[in-house]
Amino acid sequence: MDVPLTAAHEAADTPVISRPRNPTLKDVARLAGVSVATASKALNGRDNVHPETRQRVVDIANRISFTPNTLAQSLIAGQTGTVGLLTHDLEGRFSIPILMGAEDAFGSGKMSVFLCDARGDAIREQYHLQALLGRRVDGLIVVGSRTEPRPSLGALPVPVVYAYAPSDDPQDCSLVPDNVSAGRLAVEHLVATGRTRIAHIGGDPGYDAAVSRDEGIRAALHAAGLPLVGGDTLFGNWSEQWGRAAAQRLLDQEPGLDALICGSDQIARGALDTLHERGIAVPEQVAIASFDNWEILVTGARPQLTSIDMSFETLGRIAAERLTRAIEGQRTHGVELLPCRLTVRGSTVLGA
Amino acid sequence: MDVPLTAAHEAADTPVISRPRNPTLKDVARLAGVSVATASKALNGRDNVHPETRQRVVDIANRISFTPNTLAQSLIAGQTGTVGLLTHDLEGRFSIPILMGAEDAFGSGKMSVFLCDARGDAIREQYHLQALLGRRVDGLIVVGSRTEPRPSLGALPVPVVYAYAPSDDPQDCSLVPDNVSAGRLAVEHLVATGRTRIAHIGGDPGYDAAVSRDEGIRAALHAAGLPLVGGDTLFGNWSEQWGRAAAQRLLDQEPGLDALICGSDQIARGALDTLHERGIAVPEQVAIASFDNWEILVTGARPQLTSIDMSFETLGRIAAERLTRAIEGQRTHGVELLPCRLTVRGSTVLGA
DNA sequence: CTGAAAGCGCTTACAG
DNA sequence: CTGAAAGCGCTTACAG
Repeated sequence: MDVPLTAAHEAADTPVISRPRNPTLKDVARLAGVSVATASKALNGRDNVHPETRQRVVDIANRISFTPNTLAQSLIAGQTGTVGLLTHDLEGRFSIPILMGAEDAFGSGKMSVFLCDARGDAIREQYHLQALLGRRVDGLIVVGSRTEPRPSLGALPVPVVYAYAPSDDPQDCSLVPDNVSAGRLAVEHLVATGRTRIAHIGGDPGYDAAVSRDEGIRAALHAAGLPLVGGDTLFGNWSEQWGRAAAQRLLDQEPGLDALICGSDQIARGALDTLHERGIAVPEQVAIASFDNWEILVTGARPQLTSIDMSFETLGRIAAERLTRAIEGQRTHGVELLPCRLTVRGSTVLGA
Repeated sequence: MDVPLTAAHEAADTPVISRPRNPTLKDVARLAGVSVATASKALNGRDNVHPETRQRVVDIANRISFTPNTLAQSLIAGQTGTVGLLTHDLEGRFSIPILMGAEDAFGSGKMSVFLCDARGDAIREQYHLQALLGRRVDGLIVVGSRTEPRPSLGALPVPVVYAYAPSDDPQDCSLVPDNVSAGRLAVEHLVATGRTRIAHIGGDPGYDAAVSRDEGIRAALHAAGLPLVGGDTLFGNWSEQWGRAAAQRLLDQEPGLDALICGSDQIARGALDTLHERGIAVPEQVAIASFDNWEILVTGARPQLTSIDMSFETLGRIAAERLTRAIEGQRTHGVELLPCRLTVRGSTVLGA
């Protein structure tokens, strides 16, 4: 490091220097010798300002680093150019990509997105909601941590888009990844790569995501005229431990299986461990596909895992689009299901 | 799901309903039959308001769901009660816990923290900085993605605390996890649990974190009168792949080692794989300790990994404290090193 | 105890 | 082309 790593010390000897206040338009006007009205017009590119005057004002503004006080502008405009992203995602795994997608959709220079974390807690949600509303955000994106419906925030003075977890009020606008079609996607990929003896290790059956994925898997197998190997889906939880245990049971009962769909990447990591222990080659003997496409888990595996991405960035992008339209007065309502994306890697296709 | 999962449809038939504007203090005053001045005082608990008048105003305000426009209040107060958390953390792994710690320290009811993601990009950082400054945040916490010094944002109209990545200007206030002492911690734990043949698989040597951890490890081994097994630390990158490869090399060369310190949890996961493959019992024959304590990696491992937590929540909490003091005029400067926390699990202590 | 006035920092008709 | 005035929604001395 280039910086001396001294213990921090307070500048006790330094008197408290009153921080210089931000320069105001009045300061600019005074220094440029014009009225604040003219200064405002000059800075905002309005017509009917003499070029020389404008230049003078702009120069002064730059010289004193004038930054217009957005609060005052918002007060007048009745809009703040701000959107709140209220999330319940404790890990940031959903909210950061959703935030990115939303920012990209809003485009720079226009809308700013600010993230607040309510930590799955209704009290905190209410608190942040008030803070955001009091600061007059133009709209809200509410991100849940599960795909089951959550209580609607009700009628609010600004539009709301629910992402990942839909609102329980069909009048609200909700965006949810389509887990059923995600399940279908997994099967179709395995079938397309020649697998016929496919089993499913499910996640926590208390989650809609686990059940919906299973539903899609069964539907696609049925459509392909293939059985679900093992008969019933084994449900458990989302852990590697469960993946290991379930894979052991399955392999004991169904030695002929040639593909495993795992309810999450964590489960797939566990299952992979079991296959390695038994000396079963992946993907040559058994292929593995899973859901979530969680970078850290998927790329560290050997072989890397084929996984179905929930497309959080797209979710964020579309949420921003819906919100923009709603702010403009064009509301959308109902639950919109968003397609997921298959990401092929070595666990299903040799050398991929 | 209880909600009908229809494709979203636009309310094309519904006319664009102009959203009712937020009620203002003027509305409250009018309905209560008082002046806005009195309404303001009544609502803000000021003295010299007749109890009956106050009650009437409060009732009206509640009835029409009056929420004071914070923009106007902030304009007057010159403070917004808002802090910006400007992060470069692409995964949210640092920023979410830091955000939580900061929120906890600020306490509810006072300061709100809004997170913006600059994605490691100086242009975006500048953009968000302007957005935040324009909205007159009272202070900033800037979170980097690496522990090497980063360019200072320079003199800003509000105080800044740099977290995780320190500023290169010693006049700024920076908070960084103490990776040297983290390395020491790992060794001391292993020594305390009876290990004497300790090796280190380092992360990416281009990272200060990798080098500092190594430094602490060497210092502590030296202090304990023990050698670093393998002679030189093997540096590579942060991946599981590297952990597997390095562990293979180490075991070939140093069959007598009884403990492995891995530069990250990912590396540890890889090393663990190699130990399993060779039938080496963990922790009975070889113990493994690592850094980061990344939940998903650490608890999924078998056995679970002893790891050193960078204490992001504490980092956030202290950043908030420093920022609060700075906002009050008591600035702190220099780089402050924050202790990390050992979390013991089964990879070093049987049955832990 | 109550209210008219001034003002926070800005913008926008409206006169000149 | 320029500036005085009114106003966004609120608060705070200051008269009454």
